[in-house]
Formats: sequence, structure tokens, C-alpha cells
Amino acid sequence: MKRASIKDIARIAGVSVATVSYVLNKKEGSRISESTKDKILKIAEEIHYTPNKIARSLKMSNSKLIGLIVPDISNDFYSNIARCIENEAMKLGYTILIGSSDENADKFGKLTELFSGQQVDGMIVTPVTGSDDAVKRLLRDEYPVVSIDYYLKDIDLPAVTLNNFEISEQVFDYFIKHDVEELIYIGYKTDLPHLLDRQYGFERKISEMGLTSTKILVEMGEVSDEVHAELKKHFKITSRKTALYFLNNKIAIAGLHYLVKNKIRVPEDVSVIAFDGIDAYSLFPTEITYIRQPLEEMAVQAIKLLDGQIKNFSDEAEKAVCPAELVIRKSVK
Amino acid sequence: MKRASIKDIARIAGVSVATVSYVLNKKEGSRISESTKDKILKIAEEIHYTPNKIARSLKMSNSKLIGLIVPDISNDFYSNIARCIENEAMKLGYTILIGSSDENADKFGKLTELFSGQQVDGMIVTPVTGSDDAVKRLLRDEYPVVSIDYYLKDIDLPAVTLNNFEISEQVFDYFIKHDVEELIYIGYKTDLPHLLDRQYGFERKISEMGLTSTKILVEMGEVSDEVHAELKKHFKITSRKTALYFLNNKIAIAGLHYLVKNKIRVPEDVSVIAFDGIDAYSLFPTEITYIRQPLEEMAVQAIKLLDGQIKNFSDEAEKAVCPAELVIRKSVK
DNA sequence: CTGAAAGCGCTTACAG
DNA sequence: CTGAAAGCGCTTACAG
Repeated sequence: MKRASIKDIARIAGVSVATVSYVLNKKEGSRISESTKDKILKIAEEIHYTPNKIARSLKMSNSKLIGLIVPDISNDFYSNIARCIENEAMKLGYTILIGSSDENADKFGKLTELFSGQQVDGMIVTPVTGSDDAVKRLLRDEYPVVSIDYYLKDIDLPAVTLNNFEISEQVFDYFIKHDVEELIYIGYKTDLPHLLDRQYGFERKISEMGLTSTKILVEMGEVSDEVHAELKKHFKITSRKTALYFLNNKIAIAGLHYLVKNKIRVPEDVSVIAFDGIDAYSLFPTEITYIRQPLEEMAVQAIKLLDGQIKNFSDEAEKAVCPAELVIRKSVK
Repeated sequence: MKRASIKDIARIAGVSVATVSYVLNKKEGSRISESTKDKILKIAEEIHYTPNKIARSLKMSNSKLIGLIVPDISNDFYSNIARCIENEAMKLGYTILIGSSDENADKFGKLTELFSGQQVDGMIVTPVTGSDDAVKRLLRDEYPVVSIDYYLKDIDLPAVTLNNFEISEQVFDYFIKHDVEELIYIGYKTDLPHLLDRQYGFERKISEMGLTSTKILVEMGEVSDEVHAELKKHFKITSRKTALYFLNNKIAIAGLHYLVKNKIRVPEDVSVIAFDGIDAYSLFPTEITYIRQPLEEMAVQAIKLLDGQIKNFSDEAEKAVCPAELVIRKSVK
């Protein structure tokens, strides 16, 4: 894999590398004669020249690379958001490096080091529990970072978040409007602020209204078995109107699987609202009422904030709060 | 974002950059005194030195970057395989660049140029229809490339594929064993060899046995509406035992959605086998019998072939055929 | 045991 | 209109 360089072109054309560089970069300022320009371009074409961006990066100290760290790229939600970020990044000439942290602070730290070693111009990250130190290191070196979806309680970072608290309140209000008498919230045992916001938005309303409610919290990871076991324990079909609220797509899939497996009818036997609109919901017998996250907008904002930081680093941590939307379908009676 | 360099360490330690480089790279050969070694390491730590891989890449002419081009990273199948590839790549010290081609030869070509410009050490690609020229360009420059899932009919490339033809034959045999009288195959209008293999494996058996069969072919892209319309046209519940075979996860989701929406029972009214085992299937009222692709194995093989090509480029296009597995559940009666 | 020097492939201010 | 030269941050063969 030997590739042509600017030097090869210069040699063949009988000009200096500087001239070649000017021509290839189409600089307006430097006036090169049309004839040499043509000659250079033709030779470049002939010997299949492609610029070495590594060399360019070294000289220019920018790589046009962006690191994206998500919990798990195989998760539908993150692969969808990755796709949106890819689209937006390409528009600005950036290429995406991807890494999955598995919610593990160690892996997260390794990934930030790997990416900063690769000289990415900036990173879009979902900072997991315990990742404060890794993020601080980045900030200390004035590394452009923006968090997305996740955010950190104790570190002020440019961030793209959802209106988690408010959307949970809306879900609650919607249930109440439908005279739900008992609520089961199914979420994670976690310290992650964005997930706690979803929980708190709900809980505050519950305590205000004095409603019966159960909170099921499972360990992050392979949630399926635990969700099934907990639902079996806490959910019975009764004459009281009961509703389930699933914290995210992973829990929703586990929960809906439990319902369909046990032939529990939605919304006849129980009402349901789930976070995230994923294709999978379409295979469930009832159209699920869900919370849509505006992925495209989140991606646009993340790239905008990051690009801003790359071009002009600032300590002021700008925030973009994107509004989720409750998409009404047929799973609440 | 000013970062410490080897030069800074050298200056502070009062040694040459060569010495610093030797220490940092822990070369056994060159014996540096313990005292300077310690000094250098301590300073590196203190000033938060991280090696600049861009500079290293330029000198070493390798980047430890691998480009991954898939049709769409937001598709469940590809995000799952991307995750497996990420895992395997990391083990060998590679980082992954990701791009989505949207089945578009132009985008595919742009991505290969982008990635080769970024000096990736090699690429794992799904070569779409019309991408022959782009792939040839890569090969001409002796660029390490391996195809995965997709493959090209007219270009001999190291490739990781599925036993597409054979697994379709197995599906057919399984249907026959269950006395299915009518078959509906739902696939794409496409030239993609790996998808045609799935189709042909099926068709050969059909012509051998002289069975009634319908072939529904939809345009690639947003398949949902077309799949629904075609199923409506070609599928009626009758006394004959009918079976559906879905070419991939996207078509399966559209098809299963149609069934659940129209309250068509599986397997009472119709039998079903779908390609790819995705989480979404668990929300369908019946456990779907599906074809499992061995993603981990495919990823392992792809990285192995690619790493081999990177270390020692060869024109012999090695192949790895990974066996799919028919996972029997309850959607065939 | 350690350093001076060349070079990877570019860009760009400066000189002519 | 064009070129010589410095330099980005590394590695490594060579010399001492």
C-alpha cells in the first residue's frame, strides 16, 4: 500500500511541493499560472493522488475526527442517535469514531484516552456513573466535550438533554386524565441524573396527588429476567385501573415481552406508556403510546455545541434542552 | 487545548527527545538508566502527557484506525455487528470509524475516499450495488479491505459471508416437513448477491418440488407500506397451509406488523420464519422461528482477515463462510 | 547510557 | 508567479 504524495507530483511536474500544495488546496490568494495548475491537477489524477490527512492533521493540529462514546452502540436508541450524529457531522466535514462504554467508568475513561490520543477534535459523550474524573481530565486540557442524553450533576459541561422531569409529569397527568388508580414505574437502580429526573418528575406528582404507586427498580444490564420477575411479583390484574410506565426502550421491551407472553391485554387489563419510539413496538398487538425523543434535533444541537467549542473553546457550558413529545396511540384506556 | 509533547518532557528533564521516546515506548533494547527513566516518567505524569498518535501514525505509516462502512448503522442488525466488530478491533488496538452508505454507491465511494484519506489501516465494508469501481480503486492501491455480509460477484475480495443459499434450503425443508402447501417469499428487488443467494436457495427447492409459491419483491428503503400492500394483495387466509419467509429483519418487522395489525394469528392462520434474531421479535404474540446469524463469529473472522491483510497484504482473497442457524420456536405449525 | 539528525507528508509565511 | 525552508510531534538507525 504505497501511496502517491505531494512530493511525487512535484517531482513529475518539475515544480516545488509548495506549488503543488497551493494548487491542490485551491487557495485564491496565491496565483499560480493556469498551465502549471492544469499540469499538476492532471498528474494528481493520473497517479491517483489522495491527500494524507494524517500529515495535514499534524501540521494543522486538527483531525476532523469526532469521538462518540455511547453506552452501547447495539442499543437501538444509541444506534439511531449515532446515525443522526453521523449525518450532522459529515455536513461539517467531521468523521465519527465510535466507542461503547457498557456503563462502565473504566471503559469510559479508556475510551476518552484512546480518542484524545487519536487527536479527535472533540467528543460527544454519555458520561456514565463514576466518569467525573475522566471528564475533568478532558476539561483540564480544554478538550471540547459535550454530553448528550446523559449529563453530570457535579460538572458543568456543554450538554444536550431532554426535558426529562417535565415529560414524566406530562405522562403522569395523562394517566390521571384517564382515571388511572394505580401506577407502576419501572426503572433502574441508578445514580444517573437524567434517569432520576424521569423518576422524580413522576414521584413529585404522585406525592402531590396521594396515589397508590409502586416503584420497580432493576439493575442495569440484562434487565429481562428481573423485569419479568418483578412484574410477576407486583402486578396483578384487578378491577382497579392500573398503568405501567417504562423508563426506556430496554425496559419497555422486557416489560412488553412479559405482557404479551402472559397474554395480558393492553389497554384492557393494563395501560402502558413507554419511553422511546422504536420499530420494535410495532410488533406488539396494541399500538403503544410512547415518548418520542427528538433525535435529529439532539444530534444537530450536539454537533452545533461541539463545533462551537472546537472553533472557540469557552468555559461557559452552553445547554440545549430538547423537548420530548408524548405520542398518543392506543395503550392507555 | 494545548497539549504537552515529548519535547516539553525533554526540556524539563534536560534530556533529548530521543531518550524520552525510548523511555515512553519501553524499548527493551535501549538501556536507559533507571534514574532518568523515573525522572521522565514522573514528568510525563505531572504535565499530563499523552502521546500524539497522529504524529506517530505519520512516522510509522499506520493509524490503528479501521473504517467500517455499513448500509445503515441505525439498523438493528448492523449496529449489533458494529458492536461485535468494535469489541474485536479493540482487542487488537484498533479504533473504529463508522459510516453509513444508505445502499448508495456514491455515498459508499465518498466514504471509502474519506476513510482512506484519514489513513485508516483497512476497511470492513458492505459493498452495495454499483460500488465495484470504488472497491477496485481500493484494491489497486493495495488497500486492505474485507467485505462482510454483502459480497461482490465480479470482484474477488477477502470476505465474510453467511451460508445464505444453504440456510434458505434448510428453511424450505423445514416448511416441507411441516406440510406447508403454499409459500410466500418476501424479499427485495435487488442485485445484491448475498440476498439473491437467499432467494435462489429457496427457488431451487421450489422448482424441484413443484410447489405453489409467490415471490413478493419490494424496493429497498422504507419497505413498510409496500410490504403491507403486497401482503394484502397476495395473502389470504385459506384452508391451505401457508407460510411466509421474510428475507431480513427490516422486512420481517414490516410483515409481522401487518400480521399483528390485521389480527392474523401465527401459526394458526399462517406460519412464519424470519431472518435475523432481533429483540423486537419478542414483542410479537408468537415466538418467531428465525435464522440466527453468528455475529460474533462474523466479527472475529472479519477482523482476523483484515488484520492479516494489514500485516501482510495478499492478492489471494481469503473467505470465511459462517453458518447461520435455524432457531426453532413456535411460528411454524 | 544518551544525543544529533533525518524523515514521515503536509502547510504557509516569507523572499524573490 | 514560484521556491526554499521551517515546523507539526513523533521514531529510529547511527554515532559516540
